[in-house]
Amino acid sequence: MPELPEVETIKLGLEKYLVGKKITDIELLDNRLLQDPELHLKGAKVIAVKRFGKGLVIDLDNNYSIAVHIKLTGQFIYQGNEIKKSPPSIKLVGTLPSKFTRIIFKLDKNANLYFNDVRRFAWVKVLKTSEVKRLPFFKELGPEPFKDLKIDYFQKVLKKSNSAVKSLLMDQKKIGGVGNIYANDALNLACIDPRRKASSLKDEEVKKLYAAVHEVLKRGLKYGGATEINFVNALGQAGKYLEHFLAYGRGGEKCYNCSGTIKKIRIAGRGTYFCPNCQH
DNA sequence: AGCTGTACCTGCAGGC
DNA sequence: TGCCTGCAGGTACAGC
Repeated sequence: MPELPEVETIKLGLEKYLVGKKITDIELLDNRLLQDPELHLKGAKVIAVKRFGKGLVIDLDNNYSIAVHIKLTGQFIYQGNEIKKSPPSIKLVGTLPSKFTRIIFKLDKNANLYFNDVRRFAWVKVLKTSEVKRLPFFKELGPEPFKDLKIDYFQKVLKKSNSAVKSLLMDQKKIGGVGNIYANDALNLACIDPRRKASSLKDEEVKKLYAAVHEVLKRGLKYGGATEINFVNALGQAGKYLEHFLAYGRGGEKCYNCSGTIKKIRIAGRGTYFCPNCQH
């Protein structure tokens, strides 16, 4: 699912191709996404692309921003004259616009930015740049790995929590950016049972988990994200982390830590994969 | 206050 | 073949 590494991968692509481009027109194919599609967008130039947790923010030169949460199936796909050698994956994207294209941002220099979303969970909001941080999602977002998630805070938040350690890792208000895939993999790497109460972890385990969270996210970034369901980068290409999952989606397969077999259970309604042999 | 369960949405896999 | 059911999951929200 799109988590920190996937959204960061999209952000890097958008930053590369969008910054300096002007939005010349908007084609809204799903009226639910924007009220007045041209307002504040037409004629504005992109000056920066940012990521906060799993959220994306495209800053414009008129003090307005486009804030986006792609949720499960949102995709940003850029097509422009400078892209010749990297065609989008037809299997994952289809011809553009596809039946799942919800917004087409027409840009200068004959470029187009397609926003696709199969399940229509994503949201797109146009608002003043200064107001972005006031959106509930951004306002309540917890510290994120590689930025301001410090070990002492991590320890404190685990100690205070009454829920399963896996649920806590995925709680965006506590920690920003970790979702189901990386929570499963981090716990496997740290040899911790996902059902454990977060507050029951010993100091040594907390440190191990903290390091494991960073390690699996680092791998996700290195492989350009995972392509479960339909994550693609800004050029419509698949990521490769799914070939490197430690536990996620590997039910019935061998654990990489030990001779055990990965088992699938449910925690708080979510598919959870772990090795009962080495994760305690 | 903080947690859990469910809704949102749609394609797809599996069963019959 | 085709219908039906259940499953996938990030967040928002109702309810405990």
